[in-house]
Amino acid sequence: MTEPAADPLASDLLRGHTDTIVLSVLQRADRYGFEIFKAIRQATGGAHEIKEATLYATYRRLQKDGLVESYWGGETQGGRRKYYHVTDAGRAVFHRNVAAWNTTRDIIDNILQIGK
Amino acid sequence: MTEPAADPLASDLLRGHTDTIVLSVLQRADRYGFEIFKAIRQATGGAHEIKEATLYATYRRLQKDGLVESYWGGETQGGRRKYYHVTDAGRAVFHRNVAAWNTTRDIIDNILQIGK
DNA sequence: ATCGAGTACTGTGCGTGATACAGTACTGGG
DNA sequence: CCCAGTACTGTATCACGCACAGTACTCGAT
Repeated sequence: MTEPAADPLASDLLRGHTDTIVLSVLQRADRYGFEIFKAIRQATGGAHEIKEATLYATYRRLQKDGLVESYWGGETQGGRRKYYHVTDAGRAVFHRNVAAWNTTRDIIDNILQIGK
Repeated sequence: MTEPAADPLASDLLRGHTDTIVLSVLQRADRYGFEIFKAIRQATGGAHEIKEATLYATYRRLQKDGLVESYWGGETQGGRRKYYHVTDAGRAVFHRNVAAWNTTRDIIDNILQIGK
């Protein structure tokens, strides 16, 4: 790539949303770690990546909290792939987090309008 | 109030937005610290507070970075009041942060839609 | 054949921001 | 007279995201 392109998505703005984002990606189907990484990178139009280190730490945390389960899957190329599957608890947390996000978004939108 | 009411606005969701929120509140007029605190608490409908300690730390950071200036004002009741005033640099950062927020919000909204 | 780039995962250590907790000082109402 | 509210300050802690580093495999180009 030619440019890092003045990343508008600062790390701290992502903070706290990473779990929800990962759970969201896993909602439709099981996916392996690197796939989730690529899916998120693509969803931002390549404008931003959540760093691998961040994501793999997130997977560990989600698993520790029982929100996802993992299993080794058939590797076609490259390294072995560890797949993640959302548990019922994970689904519940996801829905709660989405609700929290909606609330937060509206509140911030509302406050920022004051300064206009 | 009777209830802490299962705070849906977790600290980490606010993370990184505090500076912008404070700058926003200061956009219209100079305000003193505790006033900003109350303004934010009210803007969230009392559902959430950004903690005093967090805000005062934010004021210090903003001042250190030259985004706000402070001066002691006439105290009518309670303790002395330190007023904050946005600098031109602060205004510039505020506008950039609002733009960043809009981008971030849309990206997160977009990703979370995947899991629907 | 071998070298680098891409795929795929793991681990350590650091910086930053939000908070808990604690403390100072003044004022007005019960 | 004391407590609650107003108003500000400081210290220590914790979690998250990231930089950086490393392992291991595969495929295409040289």
